[in-house]
Amino acid sequence: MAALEPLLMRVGGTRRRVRRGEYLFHAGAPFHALHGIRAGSFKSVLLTEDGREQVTGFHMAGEVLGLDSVGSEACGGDAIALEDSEVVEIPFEELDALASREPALQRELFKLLAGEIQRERTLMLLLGSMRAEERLAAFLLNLSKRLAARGWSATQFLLRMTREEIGSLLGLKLETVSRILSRFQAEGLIAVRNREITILELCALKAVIGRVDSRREIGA
Amino acid sequence: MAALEPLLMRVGGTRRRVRRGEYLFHAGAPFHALHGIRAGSFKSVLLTEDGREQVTGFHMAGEVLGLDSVGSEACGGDAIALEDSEVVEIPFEELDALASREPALQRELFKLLAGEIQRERTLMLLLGSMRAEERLAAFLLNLSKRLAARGWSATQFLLRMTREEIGSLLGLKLETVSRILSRFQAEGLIAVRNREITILELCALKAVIGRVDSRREIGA
DNA sequence: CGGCAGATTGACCCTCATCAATCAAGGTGG
DNA sequence: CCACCTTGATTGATGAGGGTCAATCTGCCG
Repeated sequence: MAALEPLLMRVGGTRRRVRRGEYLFHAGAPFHALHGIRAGSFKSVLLTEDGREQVTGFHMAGEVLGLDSVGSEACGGDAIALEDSEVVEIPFEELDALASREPALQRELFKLLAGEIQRERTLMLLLGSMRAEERLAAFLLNLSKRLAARGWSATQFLLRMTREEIGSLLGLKLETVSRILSRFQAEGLIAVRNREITILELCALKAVIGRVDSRREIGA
Repeated sequence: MAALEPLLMRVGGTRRRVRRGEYLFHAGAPFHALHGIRAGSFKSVLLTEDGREQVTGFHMAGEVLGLDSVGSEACGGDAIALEDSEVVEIPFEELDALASREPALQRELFKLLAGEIQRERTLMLLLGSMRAEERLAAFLLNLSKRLAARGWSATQFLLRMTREEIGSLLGLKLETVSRILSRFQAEGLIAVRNREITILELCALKAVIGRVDSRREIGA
């Protein structure tokens, strides 16, 4: 989520290329740097002792990865490239030291962390209180907004992740994701062709969040 | 979650009493302080523009409230006392300034924030991938662990919140919470009497997390 | 061309939400 | 002190939403 702010760039050092499917870092690896995404996209994955695995977020160019590990010794989860990507490593030691001398940077770091908390909180709310349809709508709208904020089209874009990964993030099975995308298409809200999404009725899509049931309403 | 660390106490100033049902702070109110809980307990509540409401956490003596608002202008949610309680206000302005001069404090603040992210992440995993039974088990075990960490009994305690509030946190309806507590009792895992919980079979309760189905297994 | 990962769609069934009745506990006022 | 009311909890009946299993389809890459 968090944007790659100018202040952070001051510290930003070495670049690194990561190819589709490769790990940027592993859970448990020593934490030593934040990563600003210059190009491409990633997923964050968490896995529990009992073998459960869950996607905790998707991240695109302009966002910062690794915030959840600040203050820890080790990385809290895996980060995996969804396509060929490039990042800048921002050594946390440096950043930490610089932040001590530079209140503005310190405040910015707090803001980034708070943003991360905010992001997870939104997801909690989604997982705790929304139905499948609403989750998908919220997901698409969120993607749309973030892409637009980086200068891309808000209404037409490519999903960099599989239906299964989307499902994992949203607490749904891949079949459910697929079905609901089809339903949205049948309702004329979006057009789906493989991973290409076109939002046709933005307002109607927003209205999905909160509606009780799509089919037995007044209509038809 | 986060413990009330010694360093924070240096800054801690004025005390404040909050009675059961009263707000410690409101969503949207200007954020100016963290709150260390000295006695009692609270719930954090979030409500969305479309009127949804969700409990995002329960907090007990020794934990810090308001971390999610660090770096923001305004409080991100409501905090409401579950019983008569007492807190110490830790003015964030002071804390922030002091952190600049004191690397150890800065690092501690980062740790607290990271802990908050960790806490929410655990909840995300729970909401995204666990069934109702597992959620309840995880909830009880989490409470047990936190109480034990503060010197209370790990096996016998009082729930300070209603079934509905538990359900809200776990993404379940209050009836489901009630039913599953009854089921746990019938299975001999716990004893329930109103809000008093006694954990009878800790290992078995842990084993609930991960088991596929309780009733149509081999047995009977 | 074949093989494979990912996506779609259908049929069935389980978990949990919903609606509703009953019960227990606690507080209040007479 | 007891009757009354309110709030919270328990339990049952029923059904919908979404999970599971499985077949088929599509696009892509070797």
